[in-house]
Amino acid sequence: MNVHHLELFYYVARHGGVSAAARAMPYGIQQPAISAQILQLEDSLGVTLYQRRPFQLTREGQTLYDFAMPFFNGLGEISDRLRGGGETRLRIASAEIVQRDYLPELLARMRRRVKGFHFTLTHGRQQEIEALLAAQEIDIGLSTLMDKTAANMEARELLRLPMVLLVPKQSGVTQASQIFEKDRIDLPLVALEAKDVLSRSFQAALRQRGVEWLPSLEVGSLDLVLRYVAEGFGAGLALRHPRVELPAGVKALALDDFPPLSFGALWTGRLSPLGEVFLAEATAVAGELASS
DNA sequence: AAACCATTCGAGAAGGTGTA
DNA sequence: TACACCTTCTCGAATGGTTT
Repeated sequence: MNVHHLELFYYVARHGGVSAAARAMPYGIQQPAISAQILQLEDSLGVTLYQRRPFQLTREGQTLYDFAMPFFNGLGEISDRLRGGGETRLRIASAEIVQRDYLPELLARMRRRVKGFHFTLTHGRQQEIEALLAAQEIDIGLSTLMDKTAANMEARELLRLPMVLLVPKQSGVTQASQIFEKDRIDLPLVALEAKDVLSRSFQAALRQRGVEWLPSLEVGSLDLVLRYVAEGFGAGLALRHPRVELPAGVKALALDDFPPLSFGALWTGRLSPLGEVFLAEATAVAGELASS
């Protein structure tokens, strides 16, 4: 086994096949050569590394991939650092609400602070972000911190946002408790999908109160929750955001004693200097949001 | 049936290494 | 330094299996 074998295997495993790997290789190598090298590698190890058609890593292949992947994933970063320019590229993943309400300002601040700042941005929930961090495919994640984090995960809470119920102003409801006190709630609930952490936290809090109120309308974003409430389709589960103005016909009812949603940064190992700057700016933006 | 994919083979080129 | 040898590559062609 040599490093070249490993590199080819890494690309094959990452892209799910020899042909796909040949197309994705950063230098010119043809598919027959990759195929032959992988066979040599398997021959030298005396094990099969992946099943062909459909592609699937064997247990041994997964072990080897887990070993090789952090090294090859980190090559881009180390070459940037060795070139002396300092790293200016950060790989970020974040939850939808963070992307909407928080990231634009944070990224603008990063651009002002770090000359030549570049970033990649992917979307994901907490569990997905933790998986991306474990695979070293991102440098830092911004998400809710409601689920238990993995043992090797670093987390810093940045912000807590209270849940609110959005209702049409003319609905006559002035307090959320008026809704929950009823034996049977006939007001339709507009919420994110059931597996979303906001919906899960809300439903858990309802259960504690012995209240059953399942969503009639599941929508894909908090913007849509607001939209459907504004159109009079029911009450919407949302988060109080200090800087987001509600439309004229909608008001927010406080959900006293419901747990706020905790948001924060996730990373593994030691943050790079650029990651530290990003975390510091994220903390600053969160602080300003919380006090506004 | 057609398209696609993995593998194999042969010819030839390029580059590294060892030796006279 | 020149040469032989080895390794690894590309390219083209073919085969056989799988998927659409």
